[in-house]
Amino acid sequence: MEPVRKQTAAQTSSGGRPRSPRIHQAILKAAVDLVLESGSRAISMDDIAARADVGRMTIYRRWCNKAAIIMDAFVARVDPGTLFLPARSYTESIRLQMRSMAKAFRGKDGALIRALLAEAQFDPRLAVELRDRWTMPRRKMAISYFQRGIKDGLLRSDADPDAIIDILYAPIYYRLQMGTGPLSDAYVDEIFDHAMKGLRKV
Amino acid sequence: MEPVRKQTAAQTSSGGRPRSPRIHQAILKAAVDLVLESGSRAISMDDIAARADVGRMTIYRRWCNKAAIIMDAFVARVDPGTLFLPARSYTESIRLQMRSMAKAFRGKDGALIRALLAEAQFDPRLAVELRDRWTMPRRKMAISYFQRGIKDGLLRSDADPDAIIDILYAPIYYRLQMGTGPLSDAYVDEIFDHAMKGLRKV
DNA sequence: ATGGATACGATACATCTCGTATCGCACAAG
DNA sequence: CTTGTGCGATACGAGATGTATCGTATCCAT
Repeated sequence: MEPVRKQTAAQTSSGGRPRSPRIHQAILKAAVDLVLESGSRAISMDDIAARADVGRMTIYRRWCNKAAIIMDAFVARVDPGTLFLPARSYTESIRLQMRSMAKAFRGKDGALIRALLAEAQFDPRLAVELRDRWTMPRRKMAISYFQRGIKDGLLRSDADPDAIIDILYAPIYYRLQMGTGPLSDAYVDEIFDHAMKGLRKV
Repeated sequence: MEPVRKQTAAQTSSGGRPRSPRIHQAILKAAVDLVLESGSRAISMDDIAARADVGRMTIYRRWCNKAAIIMDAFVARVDPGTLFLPARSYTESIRLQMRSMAKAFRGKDGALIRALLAEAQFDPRLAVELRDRWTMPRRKMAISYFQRGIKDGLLRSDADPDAIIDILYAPIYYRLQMGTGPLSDAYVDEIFDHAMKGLRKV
């Protein structure tokens, strides 16, 4: 299986003209702008090349398809910093993290992740990339955070961190894709509160 | 905005040769078979026409694109019967319904709904169709079921039926698309139990 | 039965997109 | 200055899309 992102030949071997980082950024910016304007399906490699004022071959030298460009652009946007910031309490920190993700999904990141998720359903290589570069890093951080909460007696001891993640975060993805309602803070709070308290009447 | 499914001209006006229902079914079957074999992106209208042993124009006369065919085929597959079957208890009936959906998603329906969900991210008309013909009918049934549970004091009175749906069912869609693990009955039970009991230690 | 209207299969066609190849020039390292 | 690669431009073939058209088939109304 060939890689989605192509090797920088000039960096691996010795001589030759190096690839321009300026062009790299121009392509990523052009791709993001066009996706937000017209949607990822409506645009072609030609469109991106024209907007970036770059030859089409220059793009194909670096990425194998549209989705790979969007993936790189998306990952470059996300803050690689801490996932859970300190708050009033352990659980409040979770709520704030959920709100922060919902806020990102309401903006440009939402349009990009929607395109990537959809495209990943058709392209197994992209699906792997999305898992490795977006989904799993965040799940790993969340798992360790939830494990601490279980250990400290703040979350139920019989809860599986993976299930906790899915219950809390899957609704955000669901609403992003289905559009059954706004991805508001009020919605996030509703999901968070009900998931914490439980749905069954005690 | 033009319709995704095209009007049966022979049925609206008077005379003329009627469209063959046999051909209709042949096209739907060919589309489903090919999607399951190769994936919806890999196949073309030509492929479907060839498999159904039908002229390409005959397909375009009825549907405007691939996704519209898959949509009709998918909706024709789903049982329009009752959503929640009686079980040992009110809440057990919810669990069984979740399991039944997960089972469907493990099979052919899973591949079809994945393709439709992905395609709907690019085609607003298809997104509306998917909402109207799949998502909303089931949400409406679930809402009325959950409202009864709230009224009967089996579910928390402060819970919003929409939020309940998302907490219980979004994880199933999430795992279907992300592939973070198997869509097993054990997983469904885990989501169901934790969502019912709540995540916070009491 | 007969004529009108439409479905159907087949074919052709223009258009678009993709991915590759190639040419000439630009640019950095040795 | 030579070598090796990046870069823009152009051409090319393959494949898909959506439309158009032709001759035949089939149903309905008269």
